[in-house]
Amino acid sequence: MKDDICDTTIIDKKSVEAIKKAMVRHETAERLSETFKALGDPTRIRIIYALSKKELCVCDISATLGMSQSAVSHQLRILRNLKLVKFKKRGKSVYYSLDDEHIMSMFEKCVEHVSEPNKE
Amino acid sequence: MKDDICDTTIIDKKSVEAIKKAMVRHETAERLSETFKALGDPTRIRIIYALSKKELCVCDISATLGMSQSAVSHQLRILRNLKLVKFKKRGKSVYYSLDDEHIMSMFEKCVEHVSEPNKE
DNA sequence: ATCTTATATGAACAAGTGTTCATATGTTCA
DNA sequence: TGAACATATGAACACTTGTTCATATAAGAT
Repeated sequence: MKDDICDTTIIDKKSVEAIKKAMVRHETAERLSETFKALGDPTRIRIIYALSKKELCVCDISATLGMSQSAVSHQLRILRNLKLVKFKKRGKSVYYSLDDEHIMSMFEKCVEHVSEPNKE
Repeated sequence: MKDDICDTTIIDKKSVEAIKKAMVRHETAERLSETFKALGDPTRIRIIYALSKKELCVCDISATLGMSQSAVSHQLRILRNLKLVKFKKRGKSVYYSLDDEHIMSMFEKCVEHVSEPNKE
């Protein structure tokens, strides 16, 4: 009944044991959640969306979103750290683009999910 | 140069105007980011993963994760609100399962992304 | 009815987040 | 070299988030 730290009642012991064994590692869950978290902000969603249309420099992203260069730059760092966007320098400017095709796939799946007819 | 609230320099005016017009609505960005945010926590990732294996009641989720029933219940509410999980009552228990196939697609795309060989 | 079990929820608090402001870094051009 | 420009970053602050604890709700069992 209490073969772990937690003293919760277990109803389907067999399933619990099986799933516990197959469970995703804490470290992996952390890594995945960080990536989702990076997409979990409206400003960053709008940046991702803009970059899905075209590679853009920081000041043009700012102009597109109508936000300060500083705010955008801070957000770009987060996206950069999670490898959601990549960048290359060209003169004084830094051009950002989406890192790989998984990002847009996730984005599209999410759009499909929130567009489900039975969702309010 | 300043045809909006923001006084940022614009380098590629044509692209900025075009993308601004095509830009995702604030409301939509908010909705999408909320869904991603719901997946942006290791505990909720582990709940989603467990439920991808099998429909489970709350106490079995608690036991599987080794977390308190209260903590799990609070997290389930968030997943419920975003329609990421659905539930049905059976006796005293409430059984949770994934709401639709988009969730696992997003999950899998995310796994692919973080597993890219060029990511550290 | 009363007791136990399963789940949900409100309050509280530490920890984390996103923006602004000021400033630093780095590049181009005169 | 120095001025102007494009971007990055540190500090600060209001706001949000995830857990714990205590308790409420609700269903089955005695």
